[in-house]
Amino acid sequence: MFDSMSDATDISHDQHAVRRQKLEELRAAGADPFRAHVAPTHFSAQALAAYVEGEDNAVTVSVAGRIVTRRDMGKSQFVKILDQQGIIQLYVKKDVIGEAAYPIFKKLDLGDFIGVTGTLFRTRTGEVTVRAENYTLVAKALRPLPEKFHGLTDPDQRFRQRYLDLIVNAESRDRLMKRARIVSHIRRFLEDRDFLEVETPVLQSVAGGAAARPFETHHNALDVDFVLRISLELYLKRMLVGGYDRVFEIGRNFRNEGISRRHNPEFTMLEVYQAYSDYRGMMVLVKDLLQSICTNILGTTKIPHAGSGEEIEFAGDWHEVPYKDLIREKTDDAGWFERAKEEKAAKARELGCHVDPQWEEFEITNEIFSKLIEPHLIQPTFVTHLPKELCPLAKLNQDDPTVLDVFELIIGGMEIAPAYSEQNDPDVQRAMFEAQAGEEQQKIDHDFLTALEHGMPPAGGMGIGIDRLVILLTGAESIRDVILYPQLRPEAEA
RNA sequence: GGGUCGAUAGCUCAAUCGGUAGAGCAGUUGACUUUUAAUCAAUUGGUUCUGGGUUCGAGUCCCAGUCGGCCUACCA
Repeated sequence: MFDSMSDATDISHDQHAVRRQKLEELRAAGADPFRAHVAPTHFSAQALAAYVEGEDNAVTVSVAGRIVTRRDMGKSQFVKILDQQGIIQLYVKKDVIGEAAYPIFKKLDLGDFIGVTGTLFRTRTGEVTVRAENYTLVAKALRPLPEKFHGLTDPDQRFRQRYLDLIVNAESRDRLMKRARIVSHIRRFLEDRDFLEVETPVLQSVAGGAAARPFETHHNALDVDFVLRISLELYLKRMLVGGYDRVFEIGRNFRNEGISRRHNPEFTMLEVYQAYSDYRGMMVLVKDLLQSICTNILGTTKIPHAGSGEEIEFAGDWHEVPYKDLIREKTDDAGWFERAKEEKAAKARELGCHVDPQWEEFEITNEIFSKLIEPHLIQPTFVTHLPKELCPLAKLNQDDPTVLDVFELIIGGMEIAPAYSEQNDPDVQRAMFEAQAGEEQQKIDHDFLTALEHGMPPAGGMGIGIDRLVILLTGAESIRDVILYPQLRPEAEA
């Protein structure tokens, strides 16, 4: 009976429909917002920097971006637009922009992209602002933005629609941009030291260099199965054989394992190899690299660590301590490495570790390291000379052949960078592979062993998990916060 | 894989013991020519994740499923 009150064509509640209608009205008026062209002269931050203090309207700029807030006061309004460098405010006045253009401007929506030319001035409340002389709508947004104050908080939606997260959550925008800058800086740093960036295969017949479960795939034309690489190591070492003395790769690795706060199925590794260096040379390199990132990208060498409340100090010299010393100290047993397996297991349980009866002795010891020691190494610490069972690609120490010439750099309780004096004796390497492979001898990369037989110069090698490094340096809580599109289960059909 | 918590308007969140699903922002209409989460007036908008069940009555209780968070397991 109230039919006259409710118009069946009322779409005011449907923001998508309202925006589509506005788009059609624009087209009917002869304007295609998706074909317009503007030529911005400044990014937002550059425009703000171009303002000359005390000289309002002296500098003209053109800026472009997405409208993210609007305060409409009738015949004038303030809007803010977002671009790669941040946000800049525009002041749009009817009597400046024109009687004809102003009503159309008022119909723009949050989310639309516009280009604006105008002069810079400082508002009564002190914000440098563009006084718009003209504007162009360059792309219409047909869907509304998330809420302006609380942003987008649903983690599911933040990851699936990362672009929305980047638009409304400045923290995400900054963190992921910082990641890009860190990666870029690593390249520059290494290139300045004569390292060559190379690209090695992702599709491999044998997944070597680590002991993780690979993804499997198939090449149709060749009719062969491939695996996706789980590390970069073996192909980069082939480059040393080939005469490239300093090489690195920043690339994606793939491991078909569980997903957690610290694990994504695809993740980015840096691996660096330097001929005629060794693990001690890598210590200097990784310390210089991280300190350079701190100074040049983060602007500080002090990083807060959420887990411990401590402040991590990257400047100065870093702690260095042998693995065995840490174990002896934690177990309060100078003779730990001479103890029988049963004694080790009993002591480990006493310290609160879970001990699997199947474990080898080194696994019991390493459980103590990874559960009781590593999490408490907050300040940068080189843990050196790990037991020989832990890495089959490194050289044994000459004085103590039960340990390796390697280090593991621990910061904030996380493994940040392992480095080795690389094994280049083909016979020792083959023996290590055969021992490790056990029943699965087909997983040995014989082509790599052949390469070593051609001679590989002695070298230091080092790897950094870029995702975990960025977690550490940005104070992120999860690997999902530092990867643009972390892996999620596909959404169910609606 | 196991445990646990969660999913309500475009977004952020309420909803008492099982009893008429609400608010802010966004949207729509109107006022306002230096605002800062602008303000003021009016107003639209719901498959309460999906499917079953219990009940006179389910956002709320039960079962199953989907997706996600956290913990855990796997993980050089």
